[in-house]
Formats: sequence, C-alpha cells, structure tokens
Amino acid sequence: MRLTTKGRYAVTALLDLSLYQSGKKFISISQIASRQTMPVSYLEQLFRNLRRAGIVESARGPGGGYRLSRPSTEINVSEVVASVEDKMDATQCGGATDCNSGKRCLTHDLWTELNEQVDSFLLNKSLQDVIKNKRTSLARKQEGLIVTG
Amino acid sequence: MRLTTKGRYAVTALLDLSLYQSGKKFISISQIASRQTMPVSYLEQLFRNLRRAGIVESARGPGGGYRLSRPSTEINVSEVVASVEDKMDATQCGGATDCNSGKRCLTHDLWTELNEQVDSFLLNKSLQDVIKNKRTSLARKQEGLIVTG
DNA sequence: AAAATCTTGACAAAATTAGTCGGGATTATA
DNA sequence: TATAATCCCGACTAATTTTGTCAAGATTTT
Repeated sequence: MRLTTKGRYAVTALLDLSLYQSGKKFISISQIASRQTMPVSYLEQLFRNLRRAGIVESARGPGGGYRLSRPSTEINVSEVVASVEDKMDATQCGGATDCNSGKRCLTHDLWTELNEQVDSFLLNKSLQDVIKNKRTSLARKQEGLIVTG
Repeated sequence: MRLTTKGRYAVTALLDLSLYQSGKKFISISQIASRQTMPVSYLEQLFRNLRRAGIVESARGPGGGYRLSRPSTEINVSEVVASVEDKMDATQCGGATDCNSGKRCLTHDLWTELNEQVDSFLLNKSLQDVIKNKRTSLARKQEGLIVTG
C-alpha cells in the first residue's frame, strides 16, 4: 500500500462527493474542483480510476457527473487509495521469498508486516467513518492496547 | 513518519551492523557496502545521520568504522527511519488545526491517525526483534484483534 | 444544433529521491 | 614522521516519480 498525495486527493474528492451528493444526483468534477481547490484535469484522471474500480458511477451530458456507486458506509479508504496509486511493494525485493540469494532479505518480513498493518487500518475505515470523524471500533481497541501493552 | 528506500537502507545497514559486530569492534562502511551491495558514498551519508541521532558511534583511522551505541534490543526501527528521512507531515496541511479556512480539512484526522498507527508499530520493533524475525507482543495482540473483529 | 459533461492517451513540468564527487580531518601502525 | 585507512562534510548531478496539462473525441440533455 503506497500512499502519496494522489491517494489523499482521491479520498478528499470522494468525501466531497459524499457530503454534497443528495440522493442519486450526479456531481460534476468542476464543482468538486472549485470546492476543494484541485485542478479539474487532475481530478478527471483520478475519477477515471475510481470509476474503473467500481467506486463511482458517471453520467455524461448536462446534469451529468459522478456519484458514489455504494453508500459511504460501504466504501473503505483502502480501496480508494489502491484504485489511484500504482502498486508498490514495500519490501523492495519484489515480494519474492528468496530475495537475498536464496533467503529472504533481512528486512523482508518487517516491511511486509508494516504493510499489512497499514492496510488493515485503512480497510476498516469507511468514508462515513471519516466524515463522522469517528474512530472505528478496531482503532479504539488498538489504541487501548498500545496504552496498556 | 515518512518511509522511502532511504529509511529502508538505513535499517538494513544497521541490521548488518548488529549481525557482524562482535563485542565493541568497529565495522567499516566498505564492509557493509560490499555485504549489502549498497554504494559506499550513499551509506556514508546515512551513517552521518545515524551518528548525529546517537544511534551509532564512530572511530576514525585504521580499524575504525561504526558500531551500535546501544544494544540492538534498545534501538527501535522508528528512530532509525526518522534519523535519515526528512520530516513529513502526512496531513498535507502542515498539521495546522485550521487548515481549511477555519476548520480542519476533511482528511486531517484520518492521516494523523494513520501516522500514529505506523509510528507505534515501528516504535515497538527493536532491531533485535527484526533479526529474530519475531513479532512483538504488541503486534501479536493487534493481530488477534483484527481476527476477532 | 449547441452546450455540458465525461473519456482517453500522450505529453510536459515540477518536485523529490538517489547517488556522486572532491577535498578534508583523524588515527593506528610501521 | 609518513602512510594508509577510515570517517566527515557540503554541494552537486542524475534519475525517477509525481503532478498536472492538453487536445481531441464521445455522449447526452435541452
């Protein structure tokens, strides 16, 4: 799971959509762009990926635009980020188990584990969670552990 | 907490040091470079930062080199990464609480929380943990939680 | 027909990261 | 004291990645 500003823009754009989309209405890219001060053509690029990933639906022509294809409670941040970022492997060895002349490179498991950690965090965050700024129950439990553990 | 190949190189180099340093002997950069196939001059740059951060000690002249300034159980991955990476703020708004005309930007808390998550993971991993490829007790507890919900 | 909007691929600009280089300082050893 | 090994430093360049633009086209509503 790679995370650059691209992924962050995508999440922000979708949150904007969640907030301003009433019912099944479509929202145009230019509206989002002006509200969130992002370049229109860059957003177009991102929405292309979001649509292919089945996260948003589109309609052309006047009155057209984009809308979420599922309720915001059913879309998690991980899939949003993944849809716009290129794949990265955090291990830097192609994920191969024999990356260091027959045996795993020293840090292989470390980065793999970190990756899992980040991904499970984002998987458990729905767009709605972010909007309500509410921590997931998973997050709360983990925080508890960090304190006591 | 930013994480690029630079930070990963630093961790790998220190693991090499942990593995090949016997007693208080110093290990030269050129040895590490050839074992881990990393450019000498790039390693020099990293070790400069590691030394300033108090993670390694150095000695010049023949027989000189670097050694850990603490046992590998007392050095965590987070500080290693932080010592070579420039500061980044994951929130993309300077960490200010009023990043979006008076109120926090939509994703502010999300990225802050993720950041904390990653950092606490790396903080709880010592170099020794990585070498032994053993999961920290924290990690085990978190994994348990993920499974049980 | 006209205007609004998405769709696409290729391209360009900017920023970041990775890595180099030359010269210097220090220290052990012969 | 000379020599060689090694760290030390700042500035620079090269490579890569990310960010963002552009032009032309396809749909759809009015």
